[in-house]
Amino acid sequence: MKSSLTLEHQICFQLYTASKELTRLYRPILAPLNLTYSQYLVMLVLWEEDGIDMKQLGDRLTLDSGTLSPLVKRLMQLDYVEKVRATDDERRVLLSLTPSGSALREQAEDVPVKVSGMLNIDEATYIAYMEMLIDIKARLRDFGERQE
Amino acid sequence: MKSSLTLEHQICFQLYTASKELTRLYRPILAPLNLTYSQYLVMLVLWEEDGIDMKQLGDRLTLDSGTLSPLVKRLMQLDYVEKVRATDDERRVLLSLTPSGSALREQAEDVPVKVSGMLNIDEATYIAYMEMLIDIKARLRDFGERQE
DNA sequence: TATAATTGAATTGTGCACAACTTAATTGCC
DNA sequence: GGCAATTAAGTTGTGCACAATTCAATTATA
Repeated sequence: MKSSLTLEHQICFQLYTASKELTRLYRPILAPLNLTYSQYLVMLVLWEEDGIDMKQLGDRLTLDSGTLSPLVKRLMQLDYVEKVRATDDERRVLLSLTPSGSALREQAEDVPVKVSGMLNIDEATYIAYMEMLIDIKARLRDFGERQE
Repeated sequence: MKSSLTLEHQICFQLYTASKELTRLYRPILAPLNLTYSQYLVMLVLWEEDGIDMKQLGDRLTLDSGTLSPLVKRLMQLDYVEKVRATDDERRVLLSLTPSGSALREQAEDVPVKVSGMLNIDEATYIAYMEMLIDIKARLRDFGERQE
């Protein structure tokens, strides 16, 4: 099995740089929406599932409260989201879209289109690549479960 | 082309989480070497190319001096690397391994082996995945060049 | 029903990533 | 040779990622 200590032969390095470079591509596209890449991911979840709590949001994005709390605070300063404490369980904090936050969705509709165009990739390849990434994550989780 | 605003259908999200989760896998493996993941990448380059300068190191890793300068400072505090100013061009700073930095290589030899084991992946798949990631980066660069 | 254990969110501290800027050395051009 | 443009490295400031801790609310259990 691949064990050479060369940078370019390590899948971790390829993943790491590919992720960084793709994120870099998003920056100019998201700038007009006043969103960073991570904030955009949070907004994606909220457009899908308005009223989600911090815990479930963190599960979706694989982020803990240490990352999400300040990030959501910034989205509140932008007047895109609001926090409401859940009545049934006072520990939970529910996030909901403000009118501006909802309205932003329309502007965001063509973000994926722009990105696809930049990647210049056909649908079949796109799906194949996606499945491969999902498979990598599945293997990582399998290992995690074997360890329990 | 894929344009639904759903989190899981976006290749950027899959890349982002796959990269984070793989990095997470490295953490416990690198902890005994007192290295973070990014520091490990720098060491990989140095084991390959001792005496490289900051600029070329940054090109290899796609990192700028704002990231590398403090990172290398920490590697110096760990006594793994040293800085020497180049004599031919006083702007350049060359990085070289200390004896402990060189010695660390042996301990690092089985890092890729451990990771492969955790991923539980056969060589053909590993290579296919790697090529996919390289292809994504190539497409991103193609776009960058079209823009110039 | 007390109280121990667990859970959700926030805070603190460390390190990475990057934009914008500064400084000093080198190169290009007249 | 003199001066502008470029280049390498570092600094400052912002935001993300995560470990560790705190605090309050809830749940489990003796």
